[in-house]
Amino acid sequence: MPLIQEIRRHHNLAELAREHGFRLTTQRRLIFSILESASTHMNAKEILAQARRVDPGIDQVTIYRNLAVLKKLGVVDELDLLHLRGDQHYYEARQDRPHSHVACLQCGKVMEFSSPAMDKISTEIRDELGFSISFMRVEIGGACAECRRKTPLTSPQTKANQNVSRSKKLN
Amino acid sequence: MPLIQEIRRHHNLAELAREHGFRLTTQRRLIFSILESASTHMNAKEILAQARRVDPGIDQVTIYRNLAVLKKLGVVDELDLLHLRGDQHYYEARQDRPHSHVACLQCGKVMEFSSPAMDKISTEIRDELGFSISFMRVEIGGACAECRRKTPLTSPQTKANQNVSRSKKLN
DNA sequence: TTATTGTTGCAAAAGTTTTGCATTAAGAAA
DNA sequence: TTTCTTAATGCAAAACTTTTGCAACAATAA
Ligand SMILES: [Mn+2]
Ligand SMILES: [Mn+2]
Ligand SMILES: [Zn+2]
Ligand SMILES: [Zn+2]
Repeated sequence: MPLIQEIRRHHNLAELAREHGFRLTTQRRLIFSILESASTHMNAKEILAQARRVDPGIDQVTIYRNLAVLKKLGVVDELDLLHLRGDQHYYEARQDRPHSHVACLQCGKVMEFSSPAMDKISTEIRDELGFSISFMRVEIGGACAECRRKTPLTSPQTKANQNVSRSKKLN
Repeated sequence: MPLIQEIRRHHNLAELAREHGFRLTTQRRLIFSILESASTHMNAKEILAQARRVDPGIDQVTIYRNLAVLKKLGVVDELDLLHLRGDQHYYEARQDRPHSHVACLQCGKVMEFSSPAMDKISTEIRDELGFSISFMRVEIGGACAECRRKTPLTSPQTKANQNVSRSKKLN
């Protein structure tokens, strides 16, 4: 882990916070560092669990309040990820370049995908609508290559189309 | 309202439902027709309210269950719209062409924007990842042209940066 | 018309996020 | 360093949205 980048990152957060009148509490720093080093997209519950391994007394409300602050500072992005599991949202430290999230509705895997077409869209919206973009989400749902090979899930509902031939499988 | 299209649409829903073993109840038809003729994106609560003007006895759980069915049938899309108001999601009848949703976080206005770049992205993901796309969301948050002219909202939080000069306005 | 079973409505439960408030602690000023 | 201001935290309760269980109902096909 390159030290210089570490330092620069923290410097940015500290400076950003100060500029906006936010204090740099240990909890805030902890939550941000968790997201910075996360290898997956985490929801509030997961962030809380991991934060408690360092600060057992931290409360969930502190997670929520700080996620709101970190979003405002633009250092954390909130994702819907199609609510893959439950009703929560997911969070990630803001990346250098925007990327789309491709979620497999069968196995739950989430892939990231970068494309110049994303910049194209944001440029168009800025130029044609005069809109000032704060953030952008591209979220895609479907079936990954791996799952497509395996049996397509029964996706629908009750008994009707489980073994009735005219009932097509959905997805 | 062109009758031919009306008929074709309903025919599609009836056929789709039958193919998948779903029944075409009056409630289901009502909910779909509400979304079909809606001029705005509606959340479950709003759909319920409007449905009750026709069927006062309809329950919210019927709204939720049917939105799930209509989504599975691919005739309704669920949107996050950055949770502009509260924690709900929004729904719209599936359109002919995919479009992105541009939401102003200040006035709450939601604009729709179509671009070939969206198709570009989905094509890339299909070809490069071997991913089968069921649906795609592009959601953008920021400030609309109109709001940019007016005073930028204080967006942040407490008293600190309300009148302290070094505190920049966020968005 | 009858049989089957998907669907509805009601009520309760579950899951997630927010609010109120006293206490603590970050950061600026003295 | 010490003092002072007030943003931030933790705890508990509340608010909100969505889901589940189940008996009664109604859409389809036989
Ligand atoms: Mn990501
Ligand atoms: Mn969402
Ligand atoms: Zn998969
Ligand atoms: Zn606006």
